[in-house]
Amino acid sequence: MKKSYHHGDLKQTLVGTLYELVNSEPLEHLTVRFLTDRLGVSRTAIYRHFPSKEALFSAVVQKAFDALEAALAEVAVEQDPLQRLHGLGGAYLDFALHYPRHYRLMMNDQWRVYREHGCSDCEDKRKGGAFEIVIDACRAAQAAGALREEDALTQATAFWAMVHGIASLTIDGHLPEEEMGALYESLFRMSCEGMCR
Amino acid sequence: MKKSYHHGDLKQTLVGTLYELVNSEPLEHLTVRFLTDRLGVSRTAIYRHFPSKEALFSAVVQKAFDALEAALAEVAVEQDPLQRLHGLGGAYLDFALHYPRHYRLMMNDQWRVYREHGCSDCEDKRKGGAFEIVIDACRAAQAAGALREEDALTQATAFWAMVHGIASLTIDGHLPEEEMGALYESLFRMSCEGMCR
DNA sequence: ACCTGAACACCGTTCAAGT
DNA sequence: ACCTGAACACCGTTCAAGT
Repeated sequence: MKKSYHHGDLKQTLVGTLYELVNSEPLEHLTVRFLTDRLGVSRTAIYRHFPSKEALFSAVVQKAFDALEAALAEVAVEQDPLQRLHGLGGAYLDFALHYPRHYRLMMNDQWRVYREHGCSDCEDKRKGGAFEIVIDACRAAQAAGALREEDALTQATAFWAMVHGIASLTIDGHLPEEEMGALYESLFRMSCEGMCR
Repeated sequence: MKKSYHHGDLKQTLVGTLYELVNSEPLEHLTVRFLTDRLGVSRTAIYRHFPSKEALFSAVVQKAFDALEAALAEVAVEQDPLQRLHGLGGAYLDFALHYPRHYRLMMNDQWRVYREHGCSDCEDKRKGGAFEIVIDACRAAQAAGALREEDALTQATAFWAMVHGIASLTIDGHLPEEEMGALYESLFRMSCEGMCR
C-alpha cells in the first residue's frame, strides 16, 4: 500500500474519519484544515466531493441517524411490547449519552435543508426508519392490550418527545447525568400510569 | 444628546442590542464586527466589558432566562392547579416558538461553564426561578388532590422534559410547527391519564 | 477609565494550474 | 477525473497607543 496521488475513496474516507473525530474532538476543532491535515490531503480536497463543509457534515449526520436506527433495531426484537418500548427508550438514551456530539449534530436545525432535500416529503423526521420502529412497538402494544387504543403516531411522538427531552437536557448540562437512568424509569412509569388522580 | 467618546453604558447596550439582534439575525451573522459596527464603536470595544464574545453571549442567555421566567410568572397566577400547570407548559412553548434562537442559545451546552460559575451549587438548572414556579404548581396540584402524591421535583422534571422535548424537536424542524399545539394537548392529557391500560 | 487601529493567527472557499 | 497552492474575504482577539 503506497501513498498515491489519487486517494481512491476519499469521499467515504472523509465522512468516516469525520464521524470518528466527532467522538473525540469538540465541534469547534473540526475545521476543514484539521480534517484534511489528518488525512494528508490538501485543504481544498473536500470540494471535489462536497459542495461545502456543511454538506460534508450533513453526510456525517446521516451516518449517525443510521447508527441510531441500528441501535434501536437491535433491541426491537424484544417480544413483550411494553418491555420493547421501554428498551427502545433506553437504547435511545444510551446512544445520546455515549455519542452526545453526534446526537447534538443530528438534532441541529442547521441540516434542515439537507433533511428536506434528502427525502421527497418529509417536513418532519418521523418518516425515518428509526421512528417507524417506535410506531410499530406502539401498535404491537395496543394489539396486546398494554397500551390504550389511540393514534399510534401520536403515542410514538409523545414517547419520542419525552425521551428526547431527557436526553437533550442531560447532555447539555441542565440535568445531572447520573440521574438520567432513574429519571427515565420515573417518566416511563408516570406516562404509563398517569400523573393525575 | 451627542455622540461622545465615552459611550456611557456600553456594557448594557451591548447586551441589550445583541439580545434584540438574536431575534432578527441568524446566529452566524452575529459577529463581533456586526454588533460593534451597528453600535458605532470599535471592533475591540467589547473587551473592556467582557473577557470574550462567549461571555457577552452568556449575558444575553441570562437575560433570556429572565424573560422566560417572567413569562411563566405571568401565567402562574391561575388558581386551578392543573390549569396552572397546563398554562405554564403553554407559555413555555410560546416562548420557544416566538424566540427560537434565544431558546436554542439558552439550552446550548456552550454556556455550561457560565451557568456553573454563575451560581454556587447548580449542577443542574432546576435551581433557577423558572423551575421553582413549576415545582410550586405541582405541589399545589398535589395539595388540591389533582396530582398523585409523588416527589414534586420528579414530577416537575418530567413535565419540563416533555415540554422541552416538544419545543426542541419543533423549532429544530423535526416536527411540523403547526401541529405543536395539538401535540401539547395530546401529551398533557396522556401524561395525566396515563397511556397504559 | 475607556476606546481605537493596526496586527496576528485563524477560518471556509475560489480558481487557475498541475498530474 | 482528481488534487494542489496561492489567494481572498472573513473571523475573534491582542496590544501599544491615543483621549
